[in-house]
Amino acid sequence: MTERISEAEHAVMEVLWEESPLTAQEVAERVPADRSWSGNTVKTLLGRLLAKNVIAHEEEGRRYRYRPLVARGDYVVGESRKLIDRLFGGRLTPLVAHLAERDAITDQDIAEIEALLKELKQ
Amino acid sequence: MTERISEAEHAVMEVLWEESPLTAQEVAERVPADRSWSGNTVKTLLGRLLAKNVIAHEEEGRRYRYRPLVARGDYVVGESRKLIDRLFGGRLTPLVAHLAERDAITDQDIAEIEALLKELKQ
DNA sequence: ACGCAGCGATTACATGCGTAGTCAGTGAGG
DNA sequence: CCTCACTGACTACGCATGTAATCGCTGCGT
Repeated sequence: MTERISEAEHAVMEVLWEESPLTAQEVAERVPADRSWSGNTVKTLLGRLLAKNVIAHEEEGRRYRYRPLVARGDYVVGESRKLIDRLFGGRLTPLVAHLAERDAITDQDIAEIEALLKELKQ
Repeated sequence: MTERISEAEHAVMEVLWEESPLTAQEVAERVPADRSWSGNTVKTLLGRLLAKNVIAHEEEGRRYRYRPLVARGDYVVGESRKLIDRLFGGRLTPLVAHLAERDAITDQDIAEIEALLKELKQ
């Protein structure tokens, strides 16, 4: 039932996942500089995230402090699953294969994933 | 420079990647039944994909036949890259790790990916 | 010769999103 | 006390998207 998080909203979530609870102003300060958002834009996004029930706010004197309600891990796994289902019939191997074929997976990637898989087998 | 392909547009692309060139009607027939689209909806989507320059049409008597201009492989790699950049700092390993941790990668997946990686190393 | 069925093109419309301005309340400073 | 700065809430607005109806053309059947 967790509502869809848009691209811009996701940037705000990343800030809150990194550190929370934060005030709206603190969030605005921490948003990556390349999106040069006005403070109002950040407040709008916080409002929409509240409406979507993916963050909560607790009163703190004059203002609110915002904090995520969904774990980053849940979100990223959900998004990854959606992509893998949509593009690769739900199978992980073709994803790796496509990237490998076109995108030059590094030797380091290979080593890391092999180590990871070895661990999983035990 | 390839324009963004939306979710609904992607469903149309999948049909054309599977088989092409096709007429609008043929595309409509092949679109998965769970999205019960009117023929008009499919035609609108084909028009938008044309405008985005990701498909082309060639006249065939009364009608057009549509055919993809971008390869499926290019598209899926692009989308995968975008997700991995956005959620995992561009590294493939954390994706695999997250899925493994939460989503029970199957033994078969592990075997397949190991085989794939072994091949890549040679 | 004429009307109709089929086709692409154009138009429509509600919703979501990105981005931001404005409003109303309230606590702090003079 | 009164004003002002700050904060959250509300409003705005243009563009993308999902979904579809309507329009104009033209060849086929009669």
